[in-house]
Amino acid sequence: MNLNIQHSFKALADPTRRQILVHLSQQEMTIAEITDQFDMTRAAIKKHLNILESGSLISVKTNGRERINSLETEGLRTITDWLSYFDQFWDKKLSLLQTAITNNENDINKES
Amino acid sequence: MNLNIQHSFKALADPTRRQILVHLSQQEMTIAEITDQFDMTRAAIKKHLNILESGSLISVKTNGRERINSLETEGLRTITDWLSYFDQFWDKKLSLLQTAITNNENDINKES
DNA sequence: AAGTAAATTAACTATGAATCTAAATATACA
DNA sequence: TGTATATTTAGATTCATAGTTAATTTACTT
Repeated sequence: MNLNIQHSFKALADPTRRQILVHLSQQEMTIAEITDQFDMTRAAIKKHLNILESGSLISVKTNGRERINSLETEGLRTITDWLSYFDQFWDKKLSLLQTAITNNENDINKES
Repeated sequence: MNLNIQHSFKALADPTRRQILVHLSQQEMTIAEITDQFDMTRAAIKKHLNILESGSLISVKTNGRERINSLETEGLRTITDWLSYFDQFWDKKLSLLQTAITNNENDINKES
């Protein structure tokens, strides 16, 4: 179920799930802590977390009886990779920016 | 209905709609031409086009009895803007890249 | 004006998604 | 061992989505 572009896009298509990601970007959280931030049952949040996990947008580690959810960038990378195909169709100004990025990427590669 | 982030994310959540965007990136097309590329009725494609339009991912211009659909980058920009918030959580290498982008953005703004 | 071609809309069906309540698991600790 | 805490799962409900066929509008063509 790893790195499925469809799962990643589906996961981002719900506003609650996008908000969860924003919260997790601030700090990793248990499902109880996440649920506190929403007007929704824990069971509902759990389903959202499952969907986020299947989109490689979060990862979960077990600590005793708690499960700690944290942001996982792999899914975000999948999405931006897909989107990057369209960069060539953006406006001139952005095209310039993209060229600059590409050049800088080369520089960075040389450094490492 | 303009520039609704939710509509843009929803629109990208369907694989057929993402494929339509890829086709439109090659050339603008009528609904008939798009339909030829898929194993699906024109009515179904029309619904997808409506959803893409409401996500500002395509725009439509009328030419006689034809409607020409073409890629509209505004929705893509909305998505990448949202995603860019998470750039700070990616790995070091990418962080460096982001800094480079920001610097170049400033340069470009100075120029214009 | 009549006929044809392109596109849209309407009405329906089947499946999936988001939510709830309630029950079941699993771990911690007194 | 028993109870409290954290999480997960099951089942039901409601609404949304993706698709179909059939009917309707709009604009060319002869």
